[in-house]
Amino acid sequence: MPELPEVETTRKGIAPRLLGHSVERVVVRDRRLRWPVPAGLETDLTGQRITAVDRRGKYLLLRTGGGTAIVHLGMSGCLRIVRDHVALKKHDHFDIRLDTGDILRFNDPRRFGCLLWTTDDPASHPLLAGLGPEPLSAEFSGAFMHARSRQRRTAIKPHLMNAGVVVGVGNIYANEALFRAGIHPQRAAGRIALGRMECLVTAVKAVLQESIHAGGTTLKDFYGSDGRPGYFRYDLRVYGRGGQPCVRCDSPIRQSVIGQRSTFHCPRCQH
DNA sequence: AATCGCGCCTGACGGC
DNA sequence: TGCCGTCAGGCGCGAT
Repeated sequence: MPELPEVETTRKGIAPRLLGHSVERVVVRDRRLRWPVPAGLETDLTGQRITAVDRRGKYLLLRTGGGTAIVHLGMSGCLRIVRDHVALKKHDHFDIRLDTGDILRFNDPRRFGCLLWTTDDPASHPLLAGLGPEPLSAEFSGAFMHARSRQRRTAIKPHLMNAGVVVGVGNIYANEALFRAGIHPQRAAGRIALGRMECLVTAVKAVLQESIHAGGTTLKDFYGSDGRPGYFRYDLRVYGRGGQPCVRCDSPIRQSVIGQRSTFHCPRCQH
């Protein structure tokens, strides 16, 4: 599933094949994504030259002279560069074909992803306007998180996963970062001191950084002839380890549900 | 204003 | 074997 590191890996993988090239044809086979693919998108995008491939949170932005395509991979989405001869698979919902013959092909079984078009500055698009800072930017600091958490009684875990606070921290990373920081996922966000918040921010950055590094193996698949999806692997310390011994203290990892999301923590290491 | 919970959707998996 | 229920999860949105 695409977490921020995989979206970033996707961006890095597709950017060199798209940059500076023009869209020759757009084929949408199923418009029923998270939001319907706009009716005029094919017309809007065709003929445009791609000037930048950016990422904002988990959104990918294909910028052109005439507007920007906004792509989200949802939970099960995947973008790959293919050529003509590559047979269509189930759930291949759209193709963006370039004048080089490369085809950017989107596959998404659950259709939680999206493909939208805007002629305005995408930063002011309703989906992007309210987003918090990038987790790997300097703006995302302990002081920032501390300030953003005062008076908040929400549990720190959903707070950390709130894209309005900081983007790109999904369920897996929230669990892992909280474990590394020794913070109980249920702790009220407003009751975490600055020092511990700094520790948490450091942990978030470390986990994401390590994941992006590991995601480099995923990059290979964009150029692989077999087109294998390639699964993102990461050394998870608590996620999915309910009942198993804590890597630090051997206590059984506890599994619970916070904000409708499965949560894992060590009752002895996290407070 | 903050917070909660729903719903979108398919595939994997377990139980019978 | 096959059917069915359950779970997973990003994230906007409506309700409280």
